[in-house]
Amino acid sequence: MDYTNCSMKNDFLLEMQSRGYLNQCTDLDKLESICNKQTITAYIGFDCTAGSLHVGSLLQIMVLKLMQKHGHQPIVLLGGGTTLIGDPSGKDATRKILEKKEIKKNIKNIKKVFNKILDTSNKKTKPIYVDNYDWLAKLNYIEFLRNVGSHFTINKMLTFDSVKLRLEREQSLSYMEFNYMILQAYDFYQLFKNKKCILQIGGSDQWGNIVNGVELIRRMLQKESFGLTTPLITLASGAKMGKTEKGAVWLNEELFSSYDYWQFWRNTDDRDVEKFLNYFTDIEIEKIKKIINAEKDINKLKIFLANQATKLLHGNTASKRAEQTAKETFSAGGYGKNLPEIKIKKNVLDKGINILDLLSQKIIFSSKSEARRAIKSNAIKLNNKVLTEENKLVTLNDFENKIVLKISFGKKKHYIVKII
RNA sequence: GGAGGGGUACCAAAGCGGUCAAAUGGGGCGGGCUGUAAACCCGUUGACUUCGGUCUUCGAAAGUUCGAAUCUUUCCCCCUCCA
Repeated sequence: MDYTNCSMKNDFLLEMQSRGYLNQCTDLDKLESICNKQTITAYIGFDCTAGSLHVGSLLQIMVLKLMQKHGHQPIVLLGGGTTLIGDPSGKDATRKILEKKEIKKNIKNIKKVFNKILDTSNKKTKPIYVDNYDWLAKLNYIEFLRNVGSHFTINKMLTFDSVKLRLEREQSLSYMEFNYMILQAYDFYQLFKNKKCILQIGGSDQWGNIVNGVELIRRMLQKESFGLTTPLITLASGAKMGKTEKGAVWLNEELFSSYDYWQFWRNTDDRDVEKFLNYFTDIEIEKIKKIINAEKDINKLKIFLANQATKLLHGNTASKRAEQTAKETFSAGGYGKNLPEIKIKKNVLDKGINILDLLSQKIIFSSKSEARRAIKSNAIKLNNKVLTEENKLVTLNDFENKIVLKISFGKKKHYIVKII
């Protein structure tokens, strides 16, 4: 379904559409007429497999933020229960099964990000957090099979992509995972019943799971609910979004620094800049258009994007600091204080430390071989000078003014050696 | 339960007694070109090294052999077909 050209009268849905958040909806017209009359409650579920969400989930969070802007109530469902099972959607193999304790910790960390991006001050729209462990863990198997399981046919379940693709690829799918979609459907039922939540939103890979929830609600309560998906973000390069030279782009600062986050956006492909401004900033669409028309230097736009996106997650100060660090490091060839640090003890430095030992402290390289390879291919610079000597002994004399030593790996990765 | 096929590095996939740290492709990383972009070209991609080498790796363990990813045995896992 393509909604790019339909005429929308509701502000919320109109902005959803013009920002490109809209992919599929179970009944857009009806949803629109409801939104015109009242504010609604909608939920998005998040997986808690990792200690942080990554940018792949950012679009969903932006949708929740947009709901708030238009006065709607977002529910953030943290899947403490379903994470124990593992969503088979889009995966070829069973995920590693986490322990409850670990999931609990993950939830705590993931929540932090929502509290940063979403508006928590407005009483009417501040996010409601729910954990499906609270109701899923209490289920009685027999009762559940009778009340809920009876509404699903295996025939139909087998046709959903999450199941079908696994089977087609001849990858095994455990009975446990097979049940995932039922549990997610039941989540929606619970929220519909107890929180008046009439809409579930998710990524396009969640369509099947969402539709199941809508159907379950219809069958069990004879009530109408809605499902809506956001599009899969495709990069101009065809790659999956969210990969950098430093690995996944996590939203939690402990895992991915605000400086790296800023760099991630700064390095956006030319062709994706406008799309990302629409997706990942809260600037009014019209204003974005104006800015793009006025600014012909694509690199300035990328800096703008990086500032906005970083501000949204890490705050204005962090964003400014990252920009400043980038400027000092790249434009001026100097260094910024926000660069990652490699700590070294003063007395070690007095004796001198072999460059390989300095480089292979897990921060830059995890082995001496890697460090050696990098030196061999002229990839290491000390204070902007290419390092050719593999066994160089680093002492205080290598520090500029005996204070600063910047180590660069490649063009983009810079580190500051800090004496402690 | 029966018959057959298979498990090789980040992924896919060759190798089927020595020349194998393991072809090839993808991905990753680096260099060149540039704009911290894309495209393209080149290099690199187990660890340690005094750069001579050394050590660990081909599902797991044991064995045959001067020598095993390659042969044998047992075990574990996956797939297909039959019941």
